[in-house]
Amino acid sequence: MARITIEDVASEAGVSVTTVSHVFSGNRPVSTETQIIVREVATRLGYHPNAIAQSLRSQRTNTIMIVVPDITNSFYPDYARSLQDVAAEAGFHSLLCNTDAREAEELAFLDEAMSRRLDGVVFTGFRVPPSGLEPLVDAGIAVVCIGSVPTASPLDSVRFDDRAAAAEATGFILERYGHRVALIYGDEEAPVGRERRLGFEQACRAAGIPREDLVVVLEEFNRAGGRRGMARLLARPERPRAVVCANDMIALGAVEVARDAGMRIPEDIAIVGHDDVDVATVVTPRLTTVRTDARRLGAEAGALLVSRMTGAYTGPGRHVTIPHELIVRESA
Amino acid sequence: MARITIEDVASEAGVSVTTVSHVFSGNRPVSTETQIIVREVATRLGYHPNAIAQSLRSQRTNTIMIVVPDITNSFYPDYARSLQDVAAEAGFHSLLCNTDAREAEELAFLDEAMSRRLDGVVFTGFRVPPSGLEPLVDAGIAVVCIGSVPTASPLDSVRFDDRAAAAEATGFILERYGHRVALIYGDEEAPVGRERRLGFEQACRAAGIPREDLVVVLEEFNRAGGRRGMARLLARPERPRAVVCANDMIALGAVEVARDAGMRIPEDIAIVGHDDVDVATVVTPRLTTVRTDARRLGAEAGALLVSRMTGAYTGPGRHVTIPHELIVRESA
DNA sequence: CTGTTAGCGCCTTCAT
DNA sequence: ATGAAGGCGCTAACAG
Repeated sequence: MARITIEDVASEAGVSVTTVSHVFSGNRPVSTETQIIVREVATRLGYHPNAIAQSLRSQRTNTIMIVVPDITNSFYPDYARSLQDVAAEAGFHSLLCNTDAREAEELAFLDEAMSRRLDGVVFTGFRVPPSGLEPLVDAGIAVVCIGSVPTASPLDSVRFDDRAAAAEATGFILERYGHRVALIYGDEEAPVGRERRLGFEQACRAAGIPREDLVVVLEEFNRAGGRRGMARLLARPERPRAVVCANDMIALGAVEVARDAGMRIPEDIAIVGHDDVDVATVVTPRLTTVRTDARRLGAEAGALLVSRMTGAYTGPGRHVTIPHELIVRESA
Repeated sequence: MARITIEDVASEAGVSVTTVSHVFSGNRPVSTETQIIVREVATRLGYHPNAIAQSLRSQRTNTIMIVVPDITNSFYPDYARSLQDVAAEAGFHSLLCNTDAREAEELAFLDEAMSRRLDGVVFTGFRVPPSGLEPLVDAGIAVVCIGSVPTASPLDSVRFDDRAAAAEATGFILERYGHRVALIYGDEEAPVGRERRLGFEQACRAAGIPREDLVVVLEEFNRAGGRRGMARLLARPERPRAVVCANDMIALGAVEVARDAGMRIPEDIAIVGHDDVDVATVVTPRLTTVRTDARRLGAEAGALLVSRMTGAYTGPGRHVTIPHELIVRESA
């Protein structure tokens, strides 16, 4: 139970703590002979360097935090994994944190990152705006914001052009299935939610659909939200001919309800999603959707973050927009 | 950039560091007046207690580690979330760690847990056996092992009876579709993989199928593995009438390939999965599967872990088996 | 190539 | 109700 310290190893090996420290860090040459003895003693005693003490002393934790709104939407595990790979490559561990898109959780994790003196944070905020990240930057933490930030922001950011993507999907639908379209989206306050709605409206406006004819229902960014949304749409006197869903989880739920109602997709009702998560090709019919590549998002964010943490880059905020792509499958 | 310390707050507020410390910890009465001043100064200066220093001193990190083999299998996010909820309730943060079922990663995370002096670990090991967790216990870390452990093990454990579950699923298939069955499983070395294969074989034996007639293909525990597995089965001279898949991800891939080959499910080929992940009801036909409740697994594991960490329980290892349930839907 | 020593920021006796 | 001071385990000057 008593933890073995560097001192125990040093005295048992008959050397100074400095030497033991350097055997492990490799920051200074140590004679091969001494190395062997120290390592032998360390394993025999079961010594594990105390990372807490190391961090306190060195001011580095070698750890980053990845904050996501919903770990059960497979977009985020995919994203997080590729981000972790990049971080691990550079020697950083990562904490994966789930906020459920709640402001309190988002703030708590940012606070946590400050308290633990983490080296970096990649933040997907649904409630806290980019400006909420600036205290971290002031504290010397590398920060990458997923989503749009003001052009002058000191923060690095990676985003998709969600508005354009939604407009593109909507335009496609409009052209193929006419003007009787509807939107199910998931979160009015979250940037993705808002942007995708704006994109939908923009495309409708461009097609000459009067504002008051717009059918838009607000639910949640998950399958249950999609079910409820589609149920609401089908309960309307005039059913839509096509439905744009603000993400694939919503689309999954929408497909489910439409099929259970005996409708054929896309013959009776067409459905388009966003993200192109893995399940998009599991459902029948396979989802037509806008791919926003999760892996690429993670990789880009990881690269920006690492370059900050290693000091390879120290300039003003860099802003990356990753291209999206409409993937036409069977649902529309 | 210069981090604010407790000392900065103390001097600015005109009190001792001791007092500031107690204002935040609440471990000792502090006059209301002083409290107000200290808190005001702290927020004004942007003081965040240094969790690293706190941990070094107090020997507690208030953090647990959740180790999973594959974060992209939605069973694990579901599990992890409910575990996190239990842990958070008790005031613990959690690190979610993904091993990709690689031994090196599993060992690295255990090492990491030791080094960071974490308070608890919940480990789902595909390579490292339960005995590999004992050093953590010796170091005073609370440990819960997901899966079977030797009865005399000091470790707490939570598991499903995977062998019985697979036998049950197989028995159901055998009775309904006759003896021409096959198994696609995902990992010979991992306990779940082995147990589910044994359960399959046990049920086949009980039905009087000779050992040499058993059709068993080994792939990976994911959708691609299911695709390859089904392709191999369909390439055989005598195609199976029914296929048991060692988890739902495999089943998803299997369904995909069977459908693409123009087969009707379950009329031409029946398919049964394991786990009952959320996607099991997305695919057409909806999967018949054995439910091993991920949320419940997380909740039970969390409860055991927390009781150890708080000292509410200090006895020998407790071993929980969670019941499974065959869910008959459309695929078999 | 190796050793001595001063903190990193905080909590916690002990003292008042 | 408040302070002073030691030490948690380690790294990085500084000193040979």
